[in-house]
Amino acid sequence: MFSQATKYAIKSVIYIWTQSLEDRKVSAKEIGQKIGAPEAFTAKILQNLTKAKIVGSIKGPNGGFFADESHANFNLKDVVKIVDGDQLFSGCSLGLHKCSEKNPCPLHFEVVKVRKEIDIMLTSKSLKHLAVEVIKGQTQLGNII
Amino acid sequence: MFSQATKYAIKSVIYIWTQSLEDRKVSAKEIGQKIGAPEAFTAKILQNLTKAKIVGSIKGPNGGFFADESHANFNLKDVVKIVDGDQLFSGCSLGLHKCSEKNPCPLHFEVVKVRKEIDIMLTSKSLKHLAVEVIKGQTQLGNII
DNA sequence: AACATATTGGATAATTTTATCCGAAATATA
DNA sequence: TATATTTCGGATAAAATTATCCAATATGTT
Repeated sequence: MFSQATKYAIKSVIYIWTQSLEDRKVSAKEIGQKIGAPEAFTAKILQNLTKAKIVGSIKGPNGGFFADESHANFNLKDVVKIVDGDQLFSGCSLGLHKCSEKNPCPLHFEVVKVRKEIDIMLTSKSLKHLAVEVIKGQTQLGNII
Repeated sequence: MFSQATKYAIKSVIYIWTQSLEDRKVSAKEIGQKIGAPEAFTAKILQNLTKAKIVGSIKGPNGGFFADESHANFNLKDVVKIVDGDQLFSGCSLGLHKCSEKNPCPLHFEVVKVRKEIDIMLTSKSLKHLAVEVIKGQTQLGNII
């Protein structure tokens, strides 16, 4: 369902939020270690998330990645879109160029329902809320925290 | 959601069924052309589907791929599993090894709902039924038929 | 028997995704 | 100012996916 890069991105962003809620900035290195992802690859993904302003970053000592109220309007769907584009959310799931309500592919109407659930999954909770659940120990990102 | 190979596989199988319902066997070449997929790559995918007995094949002149009542118990979920494995249906969507009801990842419970819809999408109609819809012009596989 | 058609299987190539490396830029601290 | 830390950006490498090619096998037809 998600590319490897997107999996890392989702875990990274939630981890960044958990730490930002405790007023800590985190390095790409730390993030990679905590979520079990290769550090350099994680850094590349974080570059894109930063460029898209989904998280913030500061260079230098005591720098790192963080999230605050200025990033509170983004959700996991935005993260997925930044990393993987929006094939998951739009376009024909079988790759037909001319697929529409009037000229549907065999999966067209069923895919609508699947996508509705995917949307709910990725938009119903804020990134901050997801981080709070991790902090509370209700969910986990690895073998972390 | 689906790999390119799976997209081709789904379209191939449904196309084979449409032709088998008219008592025609079809070559890998014809399938590739009709569904807009590279012929050699399609042939490779068809090899796997044949090995899994999702469709039948006969070599030589007037040979080709076909489906009959002996293949009627398979559905699109089987096709997806043969080509892509079952990552879409099981395992943690974020790749966590220790993800469970008791120790869930942030998406665990939402993913259950998404997968329920994916299951419905891929199992509720038989391959034959999907082919009939194409034959009736209610759905399409390309710019075909 | 010879020939043409079609799948099968293996090897190879191209492309995309995943991953690594390194130097440059920014910045806090001593 | 010098140094250490950290992101940024580009180049490169490795692995997986997608795609192509060709020879071998099977089989129907002439």
